[in-house]
Amino acid sequence: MKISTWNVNSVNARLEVILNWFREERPDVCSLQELKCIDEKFPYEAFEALGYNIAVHGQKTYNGVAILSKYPLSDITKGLKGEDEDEQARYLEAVVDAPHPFRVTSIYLPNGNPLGTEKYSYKLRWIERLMARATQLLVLEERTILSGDYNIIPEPVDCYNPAVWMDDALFQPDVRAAFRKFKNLGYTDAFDVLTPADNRYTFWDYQAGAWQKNEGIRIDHHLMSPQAADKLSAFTIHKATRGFATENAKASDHVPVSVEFNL
DNA sequence: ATGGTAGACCTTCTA
Repeated sequence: MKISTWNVNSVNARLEVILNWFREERPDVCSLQELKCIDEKFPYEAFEALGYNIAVHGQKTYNGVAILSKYPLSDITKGLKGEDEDEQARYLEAVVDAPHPFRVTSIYLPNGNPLGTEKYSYKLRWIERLMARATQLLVLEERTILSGDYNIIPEPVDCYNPAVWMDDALFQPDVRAAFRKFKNLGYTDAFDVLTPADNRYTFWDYQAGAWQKNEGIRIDHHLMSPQAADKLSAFTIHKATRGFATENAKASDHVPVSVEFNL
């Protein structure tokens, strides 16, 4: 059972390279972030043709998350509780009805830049709302994988030059502490169990030749409940996709990250 | 010297 997460930075602008990757890797389940479209403009047919069931929580221009699954999806939840006026589409959760069912998410945690603004306080509030949901889910004792773009650099080693990120919302002490708290609650970062030897970055900025210089950061994560962590068999960062482009579509600034389970 | 890239889409915002 292969479960992937990928911030695609516009599902429609990126469709050709996304489909190429899906045909190559054939994930059983894949969470997508930054769709940048409303539900009606999601390219359902293209993914249905590859055999996927689809749940979408879209938004015009910004954000937007989806879950694609070769198995039926049930118990679909859009958005996090705790802030009624929040209209940003950043959270989607569903149960994958496989022979051994499990629960997955598509998380697009707020970026939070610049510091000292409402954007940063929104990020902190959003983390607390996610923490509340994560705590509820642990009680269920299910196989749960909290997958997505967390916009959190967990440790100094997870960015090419920590000094550059000191004043960035992705690398603040309280944000990093929150990521540790998810782990202290009982979730396991798949990266920590099967750390790749060659590369740990999941994002390379479009600007300043970051990809060419390998100046990346690790911000896309799979946090597993104990019941899921027990079954983990593989962890892969699909680094090469950062360099893949076609005539019609450029690469996303994020690459897919996959976990596999013996289910 | 305050640059650079990408996407949605109306003019600037977000990342």
